Amino acid sequence: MDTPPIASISALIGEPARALMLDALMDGRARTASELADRAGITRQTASAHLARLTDGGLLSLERQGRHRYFRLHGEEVAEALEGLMRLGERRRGEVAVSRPQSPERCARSCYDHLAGRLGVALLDSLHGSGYIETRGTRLLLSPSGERLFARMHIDWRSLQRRRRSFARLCLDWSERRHHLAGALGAALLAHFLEYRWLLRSDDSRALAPTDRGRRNFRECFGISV
Amino acid sequence: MDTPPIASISALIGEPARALMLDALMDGRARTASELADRAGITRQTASAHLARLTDGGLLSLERQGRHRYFRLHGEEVAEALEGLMRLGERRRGEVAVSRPQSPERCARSCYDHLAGRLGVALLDSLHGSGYIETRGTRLLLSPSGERLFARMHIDWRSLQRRRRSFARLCLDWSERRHHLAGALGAALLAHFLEYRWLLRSDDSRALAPTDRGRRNFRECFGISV
DNA sequence: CCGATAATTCGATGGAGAACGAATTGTGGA
DNA sequence: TCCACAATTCGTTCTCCATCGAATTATCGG
Repeated sequence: MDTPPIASISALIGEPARALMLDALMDGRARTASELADRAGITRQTASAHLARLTDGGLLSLERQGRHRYFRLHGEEVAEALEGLMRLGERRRGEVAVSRPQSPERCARSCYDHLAGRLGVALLDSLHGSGYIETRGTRLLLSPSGERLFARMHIDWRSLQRRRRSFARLCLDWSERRHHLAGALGAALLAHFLEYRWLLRSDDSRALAPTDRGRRNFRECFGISV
Repeated sequence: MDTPPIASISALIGEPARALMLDALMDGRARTASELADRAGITRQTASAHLARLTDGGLLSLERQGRHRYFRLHGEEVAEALEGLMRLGERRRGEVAVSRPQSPERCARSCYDHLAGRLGVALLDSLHGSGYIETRGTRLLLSPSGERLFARMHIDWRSLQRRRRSFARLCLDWSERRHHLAGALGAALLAHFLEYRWLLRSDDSRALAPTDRGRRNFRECFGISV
């Protein structure tokens, strides 16, 4: 009886130290082997073996930069699969004990390279409600007013549409169990929020903290009170 | 360093025998412990231990019926998480070798309790293209013509809408990498296709074989040539 | 109540792999 | 050229758990 693909992949994720490293990479940023070793609470030589296996298994991609080796999740699909597992974990926790409804990660966090959490869900709702974005078939499209909105935000939506990556997709949120915006457009929006300091990253978690400017702008532009 | 939830869940899935049993349950049907043991190629006592762990971990639900114990996937979310892992496995295979593009599972299969594969994707496209179904926000809605269509098919869409379960959702197909129709409406459609013998289940795989009547009806009703 | 079958528990065995110390390779800066 | 630091390789130890045989419990049909 041969081992099915989901088994070998799950076995990779199913080791606590490796899971901690993957979790640390869920924000889409690249991290060095040493940093990931510290995150997982193991020595560097052990981490090295784990990272080799994860890379070999297609879950991580590797970028060499001088004497550093930067690891990141290998594509959106990896992040999506991990999200699916997180939903299961969250559900299980919800059955057993009272979940902490107000953690900073639930409020706003990065999911791979786009915005998730209550803010991410509210943003997609707002884009829909204001008619900036429409769903045609299974794809998301910009309306003319949406095109103007993104042009005002200096987001070059035309070039995003030309990419091979899907322009705008729905991603299911593990904490909210509703969709938020993913794809190239979702990534561009998060990049914008970070660049213009609407949101600040945290070094040690995926949580995103809104600044005062962010609060003001989210309310004015999208009618969202953070 | 405590083990994160995704690690314990993935460790459950990551054991070859358990993965084979989960895979056997991916069609949404319930199976006995003995049958799952045979599927996985292990003895019954070993399978019993595995099934206990899977149930304990919230991946399977158990239904006692006489001296049989029927196991099934515990909810849609489990099937979705497994699909996410399958997408990763499929991607990896695609990188390495030529995939077999014409397997019966790719043509049509059950995904938990709804229709997937090329036929599932084509069906959703057709429903959209003919204006039977519309996407409003992140939800799928029936148009008036869609309501008439389902009434003709003796599918009681009103009662489906009253359920707690989401009425109609998009589910990402691991082989086609596009969406098909899930949720209560997707389940009702598959049930209809099976009841009226448009499709036949296979006992040992998730593949669904179209009958002659099915081929004719899919062409006439939805313009799909199987 | 009795045999037959489903499924479980228990105990023993074996193998896979996670962990670390020590030594080695590779890269950048002074 | 030499040192500092990132990262890996190697060898060893040790823990976990999948597996099966044997015995046990549970349920059905008579």
